[in-house]
Amino acid sequence: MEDKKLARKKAMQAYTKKDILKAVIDIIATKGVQNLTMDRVATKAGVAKGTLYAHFKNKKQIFDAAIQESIVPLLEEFSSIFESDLPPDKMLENIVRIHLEFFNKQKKLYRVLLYSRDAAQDGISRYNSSEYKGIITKISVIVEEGIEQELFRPLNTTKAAAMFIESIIAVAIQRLFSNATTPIDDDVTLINGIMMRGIEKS
Amino acid sequence: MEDKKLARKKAMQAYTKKDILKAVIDIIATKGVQNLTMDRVATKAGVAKGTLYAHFKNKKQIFDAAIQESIVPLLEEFSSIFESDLPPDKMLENIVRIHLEFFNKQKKLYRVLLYSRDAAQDGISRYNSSEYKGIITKISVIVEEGIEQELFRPLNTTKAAAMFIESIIAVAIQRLFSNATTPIDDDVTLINGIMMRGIEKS
Amino acid sequence: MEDKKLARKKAMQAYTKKDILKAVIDIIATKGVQNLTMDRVATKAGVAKGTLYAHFKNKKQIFDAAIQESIVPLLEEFSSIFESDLPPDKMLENIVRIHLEFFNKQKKLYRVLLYSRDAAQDGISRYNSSEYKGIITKISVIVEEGIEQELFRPLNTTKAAAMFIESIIAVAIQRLFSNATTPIDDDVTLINGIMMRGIEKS
Amino acid sequence: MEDKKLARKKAMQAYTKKDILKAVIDIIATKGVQNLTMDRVATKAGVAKGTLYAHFKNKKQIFDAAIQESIVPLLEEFSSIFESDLPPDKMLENIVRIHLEFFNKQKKLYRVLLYSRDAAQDGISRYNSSEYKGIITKISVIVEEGIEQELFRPLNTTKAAAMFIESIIAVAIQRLFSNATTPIDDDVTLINGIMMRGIEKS
DNA sequence: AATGAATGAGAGTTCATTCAT
DNA sequence: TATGAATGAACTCTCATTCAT
Repeated sequence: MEDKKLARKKAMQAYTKKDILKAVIDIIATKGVQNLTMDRVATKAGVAKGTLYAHFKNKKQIFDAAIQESIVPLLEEFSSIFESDLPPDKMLENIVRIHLEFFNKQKKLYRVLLYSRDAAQDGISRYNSSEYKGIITKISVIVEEGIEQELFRPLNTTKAAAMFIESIIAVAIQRLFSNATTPIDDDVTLINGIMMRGIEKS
Repeated sequence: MEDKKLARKKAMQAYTKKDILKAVIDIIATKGVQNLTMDRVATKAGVAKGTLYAHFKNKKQIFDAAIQESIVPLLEEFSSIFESDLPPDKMLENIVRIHLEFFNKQKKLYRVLLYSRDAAQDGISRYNSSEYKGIITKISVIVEEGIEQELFRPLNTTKAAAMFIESIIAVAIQRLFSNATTPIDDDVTLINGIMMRGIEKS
Repeated sequence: MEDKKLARKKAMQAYTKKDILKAVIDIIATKGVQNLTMDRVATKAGVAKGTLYAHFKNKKQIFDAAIQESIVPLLEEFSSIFESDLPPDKMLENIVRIHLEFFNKQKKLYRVLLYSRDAAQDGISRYNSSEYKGIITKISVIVEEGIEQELFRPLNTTKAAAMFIESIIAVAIQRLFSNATTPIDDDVTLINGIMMRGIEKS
Repeated sequence: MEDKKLARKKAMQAYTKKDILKAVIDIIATKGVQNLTMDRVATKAGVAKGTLYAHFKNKKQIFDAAIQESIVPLLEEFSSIFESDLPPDKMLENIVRIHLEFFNKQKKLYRVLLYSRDAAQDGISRYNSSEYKGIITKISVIVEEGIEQELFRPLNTTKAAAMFIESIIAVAIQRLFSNATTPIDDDVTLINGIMMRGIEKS
């Protein structure tokens, strides 16, 4: 009996928390980071402003949690690629694809997510976010493997990995600006065409 | 006599203006764009807050002027390359170099300059800054010429140009994080090594 | 139980709101419209500056609400006269009386109310206030009826109505300056004596 | 020689002073009292801001002087009527006429002049301006004479004078709102028609 | 856990006034 | 007298955070 109550309570709480995070994402996507206010979050989430502080310590934590939440799917797909048995070049190709697809879906959120440029909320920035660094590291591992397997030529793997990620974002943003009717595969081919030739052992 | 007076006055005024802009740059570099307040600028510049408004219409204009000011040298070098008679591939190589050198000098400002990430102040962002677009366009013209001269293979020039620029920034930031003792030339070689092979006609 | 709580809460809020409006009226009466600042209002009302904005959107709204609040009684009395069955001349007589009584009570506020002179805050002024125009219109309707009933001679009803209202205010202000020990009825007689003869059919 | 120089200096000075006052009037008429700033005055007058303080102690003095300046013509005409040999009723009729004519010419300035409503600049208001009181007094003297000559019936002359003046302003403002194509004489007739019958001995 | 009124520091901006030249 | 850059107090408004209920 008590357990049931507690469980329901927890479920309720989880609900509210999700509502809040959803509201955050929604506001960022609609109005931009600079218009993310606690007032708006509370209203959109359908709770009182004070309630936000019952669930999160402060604005930064809400923000971080929301970002985290919306990045999880990408991170998971990313992990599954990384843990697969694909050869390095195929891994990279897939990474390009899931990124472009992700950006395509999350269009309006691109500013704010892990890879967001412009998300300058209290010094939050992708360059010192652990996710960013983590992904760079993972990609550099893939590149390293490629080098070991003599698929790629030797080069600074971290920097190459950074170039790789940023190239993807570059194209994603250009897609955004050109209103992106190009099939994703075309751009996957473009990026891979350049980056693969660029790093492959000739 | 009159001229001398006038000249001195103008110099004085220019001094204050420069002081203000210097203060802006300094604050952005030290504390980040989000902590750029008129109060701080005034204090740092050693003038009263009201004085800021004697020289600039509002915060945005101060910000823009400061950015402009520190970008001009890069833009100028960029133009001289663009207007030279170099073949496209050499042009691109030089563009990589001046960018890396620029970032090397302006280290702390990388966030804020033309290519600044994180400058999400009032929608200011490099993606819709005319400078950013202008440079992307110019590089895409270079790429196009390269294609015509059959140095490069045919591809979407705008997206390639964006990849090019972002790759440079990617490396610049990695240099920053790794405290950049690598000679610039090594990184020029790295970037060109990848991008040139990536786009050149095989 | 719940209702009680809610009721108390509402009462509390209404209290603060009233406090604010009272402070506004007080300041206007004491220091004049031009010295009505949010700081002063907050201090006088005994709340924080931010609280003002929790109850009103901006300064204009606070001002309007305060004016409205103190005008309502007059407007209501006015309406009851207008909707009565009195003949036009008696209506006008009563209008004179309630105005003078109103000014007598609100002495210090005369500057700011519906008929306030000097309320030149953000273009607020009685001449384009809808209340002023509304009352002029209603009085002109009364005059028109008087003309139809051949009590008054034909004349421009709007201008006559304006003269009527302003004459009342003129006397009210003279009462104010002379420290008004004259019985109100004397001044009602004075105004009516002039205006009625002035417009009546001879 | 010296005298000549001095004379020219004084003339110059008077020039600047006039320029400043003209600028003030111009700004008030164009932009309204609340937009009268020292900056604007200086710019419009073609002098430096500091110069304003060489000629006037502060803003209030500039304002007062400007008002004074533009009222002088009215005041003079008024005086010439008052000192004429006309019978009281004719005097009043003429006063109505010159007022309406004055308002007609100065349309946009009506807010700010002696009789201005809405001129709430630092407590400046017609009700305690000496001009306003002076005119009320003079008119009340005329009325008193009329009473003595048994043209008018006995009544409170000050209040009657105030009603008289305010009635004129009421009509002037209605003219303004209705875009005043009515001939002035019609409104002179209207006002006199009412006020004269109102006060005359029947 | 939930409320929401209240807080108060701090934002950008304006403008009458001063003062060294 | 004339200048105009500099001042700084005062303005309206925002918003993350607190706290009694």
